[in-house]
Amino acid sequence: MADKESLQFHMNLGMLVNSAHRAMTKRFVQNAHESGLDISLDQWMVLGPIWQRGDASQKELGDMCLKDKTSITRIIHTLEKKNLVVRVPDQLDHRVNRVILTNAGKQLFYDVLPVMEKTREEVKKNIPDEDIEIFKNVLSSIIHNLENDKG
Amino acid sequence: MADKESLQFHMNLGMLVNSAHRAMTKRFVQNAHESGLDISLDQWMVLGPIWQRGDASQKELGDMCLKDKTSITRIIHTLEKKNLVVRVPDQLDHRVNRVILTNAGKQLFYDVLPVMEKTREEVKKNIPDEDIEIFKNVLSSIIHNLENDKG
DNA sequence: ATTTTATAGTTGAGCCATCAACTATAATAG
DNA sequence: CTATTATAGTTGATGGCTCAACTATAAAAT
Repeated sequence: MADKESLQFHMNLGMLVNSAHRAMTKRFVQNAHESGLDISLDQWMVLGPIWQRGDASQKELGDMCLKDKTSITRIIHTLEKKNLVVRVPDQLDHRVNRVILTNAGKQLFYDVLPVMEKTREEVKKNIPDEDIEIFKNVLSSIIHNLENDKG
Repeated sequence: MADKESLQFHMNLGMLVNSAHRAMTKRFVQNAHESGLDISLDQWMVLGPIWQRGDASQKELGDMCLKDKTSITRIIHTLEKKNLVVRVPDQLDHRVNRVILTNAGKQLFYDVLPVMEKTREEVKKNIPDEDIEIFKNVLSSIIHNLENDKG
């Protein structure tokens, strides 16, 4: 609509990406909250891989979620405070923590699944699949263009 | 390339958007740093509209940068600490601050312009213009889809 | 004119990202 | 075997976002 065009008119790429990302995050948290669930998007993103694998080291979680080890340390910390997760020192390699879900963590994971699905649908509403494909390709290209972090 | 495809394969939309945004932000700051300039992307985003208008209220800055008034308060605060900007109470409406650039602020603005331009080029490298257009349309649609914040 | 409501901005708390410095352990080189 | 180097994780500092609660002022309602 006119709204979207005027929006786009005075916004550069970065601002658009930023706004879209913030809107998506916000909507997820809102939807979770409406379902009586208290979890951030980042916390949820970490739960997934743990659930999938049964356990995961913090390093593995960082790789899968594309997060810094510092961020993982702190997210795991708050997940642990919420009793959703526990850290178990690895018996073979004493440097690593294996992170596993508590029962509450598993329950929350299952409860959040439909919230995630609902949010995805809201995000993609009325956007043709072909456009979504191009959209993802452009995102991948941008990431690829900026890949070598040291310039 | 195979890289991009495998990347895309195991990343959902949100993660892609998040990664792209972080990569863009990081590259901007790196490029600025390489030019001897110490500024964050958000600080820069606020400087632009002030420069454009000569001055701006914090409310106006928030609207133009799509930022919460809270964020603006704090960004202006750090810009003020860096002597790039000053707050001047509005004479007519005592609720508002007019924010204006110092000479250092203007200088920094001019110095950062080419850095921004370089970053934009790096981001868009090898991406067809038509795809960028679709990309922006999809972003606008997503923002539009999630617009009514209260669900 | 007084009360009510709306607006501009601030502050505190909680969460996350990035950078740099650090500890502890493992792997590798000599 | 010992010295070096690499890896996993932690901590502190700084910057930003969001929510909620708050102050001060302006505008509207009565």
